[in-house]
Amino acid sequence: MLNQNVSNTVAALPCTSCLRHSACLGACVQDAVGAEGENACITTMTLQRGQPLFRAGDAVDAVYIVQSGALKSRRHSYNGEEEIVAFRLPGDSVGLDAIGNREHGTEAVALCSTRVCQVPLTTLRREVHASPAVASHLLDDLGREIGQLQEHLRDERRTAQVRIAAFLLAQLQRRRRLFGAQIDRFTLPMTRIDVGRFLGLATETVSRMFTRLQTDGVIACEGNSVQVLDSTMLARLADVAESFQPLARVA
Amino acid sequence: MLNQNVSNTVAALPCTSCLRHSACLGACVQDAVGAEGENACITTMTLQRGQPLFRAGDAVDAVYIVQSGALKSRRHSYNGEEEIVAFRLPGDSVGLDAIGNREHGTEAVALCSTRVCQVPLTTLRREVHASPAVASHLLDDLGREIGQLQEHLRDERRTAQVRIAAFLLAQLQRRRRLFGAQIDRFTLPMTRIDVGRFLGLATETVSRMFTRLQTDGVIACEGNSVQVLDSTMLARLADVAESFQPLARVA
DNA sequence: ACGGGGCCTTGACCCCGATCAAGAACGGGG
DNA sequence: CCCCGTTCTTGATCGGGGTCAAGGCCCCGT
Repeated sequence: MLNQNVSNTVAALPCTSCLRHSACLGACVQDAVGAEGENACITTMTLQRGQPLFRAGDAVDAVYIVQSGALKSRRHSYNGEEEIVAFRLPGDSVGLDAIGNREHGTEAVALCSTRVCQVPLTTLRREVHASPAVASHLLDDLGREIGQLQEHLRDERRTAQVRIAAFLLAQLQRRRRLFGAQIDRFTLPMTRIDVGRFLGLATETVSRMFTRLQTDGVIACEGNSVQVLDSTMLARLADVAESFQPLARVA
Repeated sequence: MLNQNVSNTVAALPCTSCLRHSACLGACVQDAVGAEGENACITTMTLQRGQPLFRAGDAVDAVYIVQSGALKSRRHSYNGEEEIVAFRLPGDSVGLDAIGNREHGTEAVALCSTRVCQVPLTTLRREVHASPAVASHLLDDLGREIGQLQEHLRDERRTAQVRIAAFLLAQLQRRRRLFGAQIDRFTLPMTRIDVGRFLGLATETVSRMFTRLQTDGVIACEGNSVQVLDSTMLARLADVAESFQPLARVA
């Protein structure tokens, strides 16, 4: 039961040496501030599994970018259950959804050992005016956030199997974008419980769908390690909808 | 079957005389551009019921603000069904969800005779740099958009009755903010079909929930005109969840 | 090695809401 | 005025997935 609010601030590597430099809002801000040899505005922090980056109700004073690891953005539903709004993987911005608010409405929690870069909001605000590149990058990230939510909303109306398939496919594609073209094996940083709370499914249903995909030979998994055996089939299950051949394929 | 793409451009009233001046992104931009006596940058348009403001795939070249009437922002789900992402009422921005993209991912269609103000994107982009007020207002609107989507996502996991109750309550509160404190009667600009496609429910279910709320004495309605008889009860139904006493109240 | 607490899986049951079907009410156009 | 398409309502049926229950697994701390 990790619950400490502490987070270790460590020396930041210069943004220019970061692998994700070109797609990172923070690096963009850093460039705008000016190359003073090192990171004038960006702090790096490491979180342990279960450790919050910020909590609901905290003042909004910074935006974060995931460098490695993973987080979940969550809130509490009316009946007190955890409800996961998004998973944040390397390159993602965290905390943007609170822009325009004074307090965070969601909280971000590390799913595993995770390193994030922190960009102070004052700096971001200032550079939005000073630099068209920063403004454009910020709008892009906000647009992506909105797009993700709309996509998520669309998912909510599909069957459990389709949702799981789409989820796994998205994870796969994400890894490919991050690590290379033809990865077919990856580790899910989140539990089945988390997946359920993200997709709006009971844990048992998530589990059942995983087993079904395995018996159908679409994936193989061992714990949180997933291998996609038949990505074509996975894509078909995720997209076509209305292809409810539960287990038996039509002969 | 209205399907014309034409929209009538009419002379704009000066923003300063608009009732929603203070809360309007467009007015904010107009103020920043400078009071040249009239609206240098803002165009007003009137749409008829069924007429699109823009279509999915259209180039993103402006943001709109609803002056009167109502629209729906929609997209197509994978199986081709209409899926409603948001309803836009007076004061709402339309098209912001495409910021950061080159093409609209959703399309906006008028639900009734509707007047909107158009703010060209080039102007908006320029003023974001020039004016802190505009930048701040834009971020606020984007934050609101994100907040709405997150809220919508939360709704999707509740029972039909709760969703309908929450929807009606939101509509009521919205009218009160627009028109005055103690309104209890309003007209829904959208059909039951639209409500269903917004909430992810079958039309029949929407209809049944409306009847249930009526027989329970929570609302009275006649066509699209809704009167809230017991707003306390409505709020209770919308919030508390887990209060599934389908029809029979516990004695 | 042992105990305990998460996490995962599988089975059985049942309820909410989708779907199918049919009719009523409404509204606009000829 | 009637006709016809759309919307709304109500009933009947069925199945996807939530819920409850039980057991196995894994990891961690002692």
